[in-house]
Amino acid sequence: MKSKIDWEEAYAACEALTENEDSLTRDIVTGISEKWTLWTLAELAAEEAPLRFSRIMERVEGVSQKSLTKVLRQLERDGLITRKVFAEVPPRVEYATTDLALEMLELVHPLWKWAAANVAKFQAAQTSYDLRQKKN
Amino acid sequence: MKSKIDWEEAYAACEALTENEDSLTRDIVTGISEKWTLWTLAELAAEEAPLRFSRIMERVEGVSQKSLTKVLRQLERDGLITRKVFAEVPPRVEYATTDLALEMLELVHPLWKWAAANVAKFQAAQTSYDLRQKKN
DNA sequence: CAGTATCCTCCTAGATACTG
DNA sequence: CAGTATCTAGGAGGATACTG
Repeated sequence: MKSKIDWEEAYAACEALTENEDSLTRDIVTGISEKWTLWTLAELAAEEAPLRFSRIMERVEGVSQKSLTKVLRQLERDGLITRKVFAEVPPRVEYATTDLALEMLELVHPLWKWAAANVAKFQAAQTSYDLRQKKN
Repeated sequence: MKSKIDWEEAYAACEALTENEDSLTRDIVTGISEKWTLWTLAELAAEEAPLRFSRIMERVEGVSQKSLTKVLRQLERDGLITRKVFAEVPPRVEYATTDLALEMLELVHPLWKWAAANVAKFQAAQTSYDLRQKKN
């Protein structure tokens, strides 16, 4: 099998970025793998309506307040979600995805589906690898 | 803008996985963001031929021996690269991408291109966010 | 309700030195 | 050449307690 990607073009595109832009690009891509980021985004996108902090915490099972706060701040700073504070008592804060986030999710989704569809291959590869290591 | 993703189907697909499979799926997806993983894979895929350890180290600028070794071991275990040892002195070890890795790269590539294309938006979002924080 | 603040532990990853 | 071994600093992220 041959790579269908035009690597020359891809590398040229990378070279065209300033160091700062390159670093930011990397941060955006690698941001999807911070532990709760994708899950949080997915819940907001699936809802198709703003969600309050506590509703998100319920849906993203296992996340701590501290981690969720951090994730939401980062997503807000990256322009992937909006945060709206209502001047009420008790306070109400609503989060919602931006169009930028929906674009990104549409690109991440195929990757996730592919990984899930091929999970048996990964398990087989790992089992085979672990066996080879044991022998030696 | 409305999400084009069928979230019901997506969540159902997740539910269908065992806990182990789900965790492995996550590991594969998040693996792309470990610091040197994608770069290493890209160099091997772009070469379209096996590369020796030292050639990879030259191309992946800045990676340490230890980190590269770890990345290569993980990729090998996940079935994304092959490792071939030649019984020679001095030793020769050649690494190459598998078809599974090329499939994955074809899904990761659009995401990377999108991030690079939208880097200006992310910079603008961050600048705007940082300004808002300063005011308060 | 929606967070901060503090403490703590594990993991990542670099630097350096050594080896079959 | 292609690693392994050891030490270390820094960050991620959980638990818990407190607050406007």
